[in-house]
Amino acid sequence: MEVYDKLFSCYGKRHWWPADTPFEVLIGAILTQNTNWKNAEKAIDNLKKTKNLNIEKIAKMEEKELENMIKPSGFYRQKAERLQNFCNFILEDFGSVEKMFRTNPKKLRSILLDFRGIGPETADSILLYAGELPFFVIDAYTKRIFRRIGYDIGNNYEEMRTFFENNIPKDVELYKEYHALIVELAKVFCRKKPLCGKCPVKNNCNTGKKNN
DNA sequence: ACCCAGGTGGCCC
DNA sequence: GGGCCACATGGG
Repeated sequence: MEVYDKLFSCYGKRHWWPADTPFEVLIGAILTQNTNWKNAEKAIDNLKKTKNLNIEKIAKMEEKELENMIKPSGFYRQKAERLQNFCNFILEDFGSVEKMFRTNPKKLRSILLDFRGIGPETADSILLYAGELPFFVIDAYTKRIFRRIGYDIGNNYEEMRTFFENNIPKDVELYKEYHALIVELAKVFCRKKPLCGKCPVKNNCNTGKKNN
């Protein structure tokens, strides 16, 4: 929480995951995988402009058409296929996104993880930002930053997630904000924006080397 | 001409 | 369990 307080006083509320609906979060979560959010956003805008940002539309449209719309997000072939499979899966097994989130959270998490194209980070992003469920999202930045500060947060995803969930209050809004602040801090480092004096990490810029 | 981005899955040892 | 690799576009 000490780190959170510093980050919050530095960067304030992040207004993260801009999306009009939970469904838009699900789509964005897959489109932004290993992709700059700007590019994922272009793909979402294409879907919006053509009135295709809708679970039935995406489930039923021609795969090639979907591929073309989401091209800016990269990995567009596998993402198109996974998006369509996921939409069909939700419709068939739950009926709607809303009904899907009525499933027991832990059960739902394991269902999401079993799905091809949804790994731990995407699953938790969906659960947290679309489902309003308290699962802490871990990404590469979280790992790098907290190791650098000197925390032993664990080695694999599950260890790191439970580290955070055991050490901060179980609160959805806090989880959302904390993850967003971590990403903001990482951007400050990697993109050489001015560093806030209260920042918890004061070393030199990490210019993008992985596994730090 | 690189390097990276709000990862994941497959294959190898 | 980790260490590589493919997947693909757009920005710096």
